[in-house]
Amino acid sequence: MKIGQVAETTGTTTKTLRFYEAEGLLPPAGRTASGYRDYSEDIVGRIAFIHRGQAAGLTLAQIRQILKIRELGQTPCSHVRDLLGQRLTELDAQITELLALRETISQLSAQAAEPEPEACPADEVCRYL
Amino acid sequence: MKIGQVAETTGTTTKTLRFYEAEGLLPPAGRTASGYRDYSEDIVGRIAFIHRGQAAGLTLAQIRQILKIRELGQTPCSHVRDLLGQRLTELDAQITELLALRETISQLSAQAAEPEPEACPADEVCRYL
DNA sequence: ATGAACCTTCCAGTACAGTGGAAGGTCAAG
DNA sequence: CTTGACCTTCCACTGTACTGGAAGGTTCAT
Repeated sequence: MKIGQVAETTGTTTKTLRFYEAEGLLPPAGRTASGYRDYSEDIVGRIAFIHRGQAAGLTLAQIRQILKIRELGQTPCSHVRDLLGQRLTELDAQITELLALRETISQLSAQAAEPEPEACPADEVCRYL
Repeated sequence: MKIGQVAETTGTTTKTLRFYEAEGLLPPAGRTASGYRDYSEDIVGRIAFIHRGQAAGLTLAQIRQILKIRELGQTPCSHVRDLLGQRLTELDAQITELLALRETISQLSAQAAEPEPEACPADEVCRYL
């Protein structure tokens, strides 16, 4: 399989595949006599795993960690459990923050909707903020 | 007022103030004979405005837009209304997305909590993802 | 007069996940 | 034999909001 085909079947780009390889997320690809990358079929599963990790909100650095552990022949289970738990905590914090922000903006927006455009004081930048 | 004092009263750093000036968020400061920045008192209000804009989740680019409109002598009211409305829409989308992600992670996490560490198949990277 | 504490400019780097483009090599079809 | 589609490397850039540090000038107290 050459790189364009892998890109197509996995829904990425050749650029991204080379980037992943350079970043250590994919093993160095085999090469043809002329230097073209020559992938075996199982690269597809690995890329799919990366995508699932991303869909779970993990960073490429975290995904790389999991992959490295697996490469060392160990089962990354407990590490993954930790990462998922951590991610859950982060998500909750993030959601709470966004909801608070939504409240703030919502109120500002409601004030800004009142039709008194002339009331803007000249010495302030904007009475809505 | 010199830069250190402005930084202190506004809760920023001198670095940030110079950065804001370079980015066009603050007008070029006056200078003393020896080249030190010499601010008038009203800079404090302007910086506070920038902070309120940030607290509302606006980017520096958006805040700069509002400031520019105001500098042209116009009232930026309708623009601010648009920005706030837009921001509200974005926030809602973002919150929805995060809640969905939370659901996904929550399920994965629950699966990963089950005590079957040996069940990990050797040919997959991790059965939890 | 000297040392600390301030100020100046400019360049470079941070994190994140890629993307863009130049310069050149390779492969298959017509 | 040449054209077009593909592949290679390498370097630089995107956006966001700063931050770090070097090299040098100024101000003030002792």
